Amino acid sequence: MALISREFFARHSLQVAPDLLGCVIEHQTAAGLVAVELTEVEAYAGDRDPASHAYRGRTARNAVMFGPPGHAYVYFTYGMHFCANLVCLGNGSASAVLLRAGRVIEGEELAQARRTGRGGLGGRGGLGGTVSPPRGVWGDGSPQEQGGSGGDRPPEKTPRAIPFRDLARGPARLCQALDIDRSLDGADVCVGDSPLRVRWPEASTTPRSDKIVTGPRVGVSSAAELPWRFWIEGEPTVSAYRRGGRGGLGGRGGLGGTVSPQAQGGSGGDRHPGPIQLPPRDR
DNA sequence: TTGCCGATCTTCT
DNA sequence: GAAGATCGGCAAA
Repeated sequence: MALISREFFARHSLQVAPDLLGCVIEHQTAAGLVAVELTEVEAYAGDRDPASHAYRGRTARNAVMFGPPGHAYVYFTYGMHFCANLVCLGNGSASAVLLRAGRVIEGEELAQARRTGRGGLGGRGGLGGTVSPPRGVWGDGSPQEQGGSGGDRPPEKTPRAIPFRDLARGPARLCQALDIDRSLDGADVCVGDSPLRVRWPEASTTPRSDKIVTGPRVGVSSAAELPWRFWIEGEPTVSAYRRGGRGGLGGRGGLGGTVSPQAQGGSGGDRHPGPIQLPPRDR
């Protein structure tokens, strides 16, 4: 197992992002190991990128992004999901790569159990018919635990098996399959004794850059035109494209409507990106 | 298959 | 008080 070096991450996220495709992120827990080959990532350019959490400066939440490269920045979003980034460049640049999707290559059963709420290891409870919240969301005093019959979960339906391609298809699903939460915020992914680490694929030490395509980032309303999302062409595990912003796209969140990644117009579907161009700094 | 919508809570203005 | 780097269920086409 060849871990990726910190030098690899000590570059701009736009350089790291396509190189990460095909690499493997793995999380070792008491329950076992789950490994995911990355098939889709997004680059965020720190305080120069309006879509980045770091754009408005350092906060307690995003502090890890301003730290050294090769560490995980894990955040909690939409009240129920975790998303994971890998910090790049360092020197306070807050450059990072969001892990959007991957293919489970090891620990498929464990990933399946986590995704269907059958983690059974102190993990997430199932919530019949709706989203399984991450660990801790219902930990204490949440409405779900207060109401009804003394803190019982709602009755569970028999969980349906998650299709293989959907196990880690999407940033929150990927985190759920890998059991990544805020406890891993700041974890060093470049050292072997870390529970969370990133390694080169077994077969080859070079990513499949010839199959990499780019397109606009998902769900962002700022700088949405930048083709800073990278995915492996033809990969079924790549998450569906959702436009960012709220205007005119239905309900809250404004993210209704999915389009297959390859079906995007505009700058989507381009081959490997051209020169790195950061948006002008206008603050 | 596509699109709408609600769930849920942290973060920031 | 509003917004958000999301997701899954459901209805309509």
